[in-house]
Amino acid sequence: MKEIAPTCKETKLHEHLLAHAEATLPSEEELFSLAEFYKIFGDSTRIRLLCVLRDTELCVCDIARMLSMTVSAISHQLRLLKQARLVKFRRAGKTVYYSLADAHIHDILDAGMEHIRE
Amino acid sequence: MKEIAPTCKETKLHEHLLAHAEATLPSEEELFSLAEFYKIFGDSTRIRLLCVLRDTELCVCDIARMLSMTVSAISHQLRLLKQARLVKFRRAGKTVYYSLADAHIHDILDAGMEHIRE
DNA sequence: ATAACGATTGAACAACTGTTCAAATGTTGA
DNA sequence: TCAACATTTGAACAGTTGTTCAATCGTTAT
Repeated sequence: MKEIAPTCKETKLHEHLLAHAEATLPSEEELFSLAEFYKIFGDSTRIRLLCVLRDTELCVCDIARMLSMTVSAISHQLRLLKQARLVKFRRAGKTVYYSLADAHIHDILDAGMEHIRE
Repeated sequence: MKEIAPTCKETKLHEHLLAHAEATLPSEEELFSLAEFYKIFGDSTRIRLLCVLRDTELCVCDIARMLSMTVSAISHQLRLLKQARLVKFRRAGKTVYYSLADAHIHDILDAGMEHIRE
């Protein structure tokens, strides 16, 4: 028999706490999306990428140079950021320029940075 | 020769953009910490855990039951959350009660949820 | 057309992460 | 002291993730 869903003897005493937690818990789908969203920020390369794009647009080539990484690695990461709608891009001839998708991303970066620095 | 640090022909034209990005980029150390911080939120189990603790304290046993997971798995995750100072705990006899470390964590969860729901 | 260049893609590999299982710790009450 | 309970811990395994390498795509200029 699995250990899943054990019941400590005190559970009866916690019933009101459990009921409240259960009632206010977001849906499984929302919780999953939330984790997926944060996952994007949880990587040094992607964070550096987002910060480099903080208030300028740059081409893939220049980003790679700034972060001392291959164009390929950067392109792979940009794809993830694109899928998560954190960056947008425009093509100008052979060159593709990336920038942050919207001002909201700035806020999230700032909030995290603030928490780190305290 | 590695492909690292390539130089596209347009680099000269981007010099002011590059200079600005370089100047405003946080330190490598800060960027790393920032990624580590977000990494904690980037997992379904931990997000669910934090949300369950949103405004009540709960014992390990009850958390495991609510999330339909083993006590062991929950305990491992609580250790990570503890290390990241996202949760605090108090012992009462055999039982250990966990809760969110401070109000700041609420804000971060709310901000993320808001972004998801738009 | 073709060559050159910037960017993208897919497969493969190594490194990392989360869960499980078994064993151990700490606390309480008999 | 011993048994029972809540929790913690370490090792191992499977699944995921990030980078590399090679090949390809798309655009421009010759």
